[in-house]
Amino acid sequence: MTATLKMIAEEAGVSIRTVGRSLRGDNAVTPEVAERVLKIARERGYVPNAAARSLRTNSSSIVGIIVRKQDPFEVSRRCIDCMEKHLGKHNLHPLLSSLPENFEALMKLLQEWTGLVRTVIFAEWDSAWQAGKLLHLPMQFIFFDRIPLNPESFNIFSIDRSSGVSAAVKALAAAGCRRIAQAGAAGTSSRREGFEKAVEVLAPDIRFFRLECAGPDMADGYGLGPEIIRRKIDGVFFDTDRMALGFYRYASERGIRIPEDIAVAGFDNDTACIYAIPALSSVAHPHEELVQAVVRRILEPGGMVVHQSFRSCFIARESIKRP
Amino acid sequence: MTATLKMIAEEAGVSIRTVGRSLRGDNAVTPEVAERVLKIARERGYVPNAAARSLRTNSSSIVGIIVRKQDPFEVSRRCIDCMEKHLGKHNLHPLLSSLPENFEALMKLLQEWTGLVRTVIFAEWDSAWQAGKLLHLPMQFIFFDRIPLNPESFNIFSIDRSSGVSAAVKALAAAGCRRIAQAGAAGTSSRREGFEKAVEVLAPDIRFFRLECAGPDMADGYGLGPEIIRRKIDGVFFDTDRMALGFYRYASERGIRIPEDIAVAGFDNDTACIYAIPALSSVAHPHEELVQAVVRRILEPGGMVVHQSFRSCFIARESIKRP
DNA sequence: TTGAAAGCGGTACCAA
DNA sequence: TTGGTACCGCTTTCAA
Repeated sequence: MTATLKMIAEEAGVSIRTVGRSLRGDNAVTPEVAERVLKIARERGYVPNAAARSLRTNSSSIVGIIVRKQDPFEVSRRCIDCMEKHLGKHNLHPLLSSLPENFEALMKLLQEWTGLVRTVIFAEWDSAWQAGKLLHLPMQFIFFDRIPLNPESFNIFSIDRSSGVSAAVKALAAAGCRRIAQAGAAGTSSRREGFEKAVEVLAPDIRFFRLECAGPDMADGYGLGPEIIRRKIDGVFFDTDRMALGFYRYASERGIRIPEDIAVAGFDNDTACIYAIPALSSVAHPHEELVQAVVRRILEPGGMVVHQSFRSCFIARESIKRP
Repeated sequence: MTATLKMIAEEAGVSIRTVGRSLRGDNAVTPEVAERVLKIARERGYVPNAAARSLRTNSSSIVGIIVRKQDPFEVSRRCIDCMEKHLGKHNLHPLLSSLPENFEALMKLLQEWTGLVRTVIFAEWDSAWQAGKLLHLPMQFIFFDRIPLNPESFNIFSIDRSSGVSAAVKALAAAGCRRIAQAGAAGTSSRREGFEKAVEVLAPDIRFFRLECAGPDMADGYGLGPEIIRRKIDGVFFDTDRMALGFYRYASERGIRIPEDIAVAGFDNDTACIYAIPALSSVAHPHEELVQAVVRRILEPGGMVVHQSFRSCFIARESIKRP
């Protein structure tokens, strides 16, 4: 039988109120009484019921995080780790869940959280959904590197991928590449934007290519191998590290040397970048800054809606020759 | 202002009880009344308060999972993904947190969860701690691949690492290796046990070695390179994939061919195993079976304490020649 | 078919 | 310094 304030009060022969005061060390209690109460509480193994407290105080220390379903990307998991670390510093507890199949299921999930969760962070979102319907739910919402249909109503913290991609392409050029390609699935527009931004400012004797494939995986990078060779590309930026590592395998099979024959850069800065031979240059996400800003916003939810963007950062490794 | 049953009852001019009945589709309500109530509830965006329900019904759909602090192991994160997937099937929501520094902090954390969380899964644990003190907390406890001091009081689901290691070593022998080593940090006894089990049954003309290093990381595997060469090892099992990939780098630098000169196997079946060239053979954890058993136990907590163990499984890839 | 009311376990106001 | 008590929102029993 779990101990409650009432049980302790009865056993100690005092009121509930006095028990409460004693437990929180309020000094408006006679020391002997407080001591007796504390002793009983300890013996009975009293722990306060968080549900009851949440109900009464209308507050909570739990932060829900919505992530991608069975997320295959290492980078997202690292990001969640980072989030947990920073929330923990402020005694906030993350409640993870994956984004449900449809909007109705999401609403059902959020209803399950009503009264338990103070903030919900969307680290995944379906851009077709009507986020406006969230607004009557009694919790704070934050979009984490995702943008809903009606952004003016929500706090949004996002990653500027373009800046890192731009830096990567410039590094390829600086390393002497003269036929540079960007390779990725159609629709990843922020990377494309960074690529084009770099193209504008680079020397006019460099030729640029855009290579498209079906997905973001190792097999897709591998599959682009023949086209990269055919077009005599000497520097290639892949939209994901996994694609880049897929190309590594192709290069290895054909005796193509990296970076001597072709310089390579990826995106996400997966752990595998360092394992790879040669170590893969990549663009890192600004997780720390992003998460810190989010946690600040959770602790101080008042005022206007906040929109903030954070720059990604290129990390040069062996896969690009030093200029 | 968040809608409550009371508000809806007042607006509809009926009692709280009737509102409750209407909302859950109880047919003991006059259709017109039910319709009026539902309309108001929809307009007001009513959602039930989970904290209040938990308090009243003394039940919850939230399962806490304690994981390693800033876990560097990909395999643990995959395991958590798997857990979330299976919990979700039964409308249970995982609440993740990392294992606090000390036992007092853990107790504080669990107190924060009292009344909100029905089960706590320890996917990380400090074996020196007195788990017995958990027993008076009003929740179910499950140890996930961890063993507390007083195992007789707790549900324990664990991984039999020994079987997979044994299979790996036998595969090395079958591929023609005659000087086989196990490499790892001191104290990883379950892997050692599997190694020794294989040694017992293998041909007497095979020589076995045990190589020790400081940690489980890439650098440790790399650092063992010289000793592996000096001892003329032709088949090596590393306690982690990361160590194996560290050795890959050493081999690449020295022109040592894998698997022609030395066959290699790892443990954990990280994603990097497939990226690696040649693809790294490894031992996979029995996540699915383990997690399914845990979820069954959460749904049916009654009866005696359960202890179950699940066999790990060796996956042969390019890093070991086919016999 | 409907409603009044008693809790679940804390918190906090007000009065003694 | 202490106690009585209302209340957070929901569930459920019992009576009307």
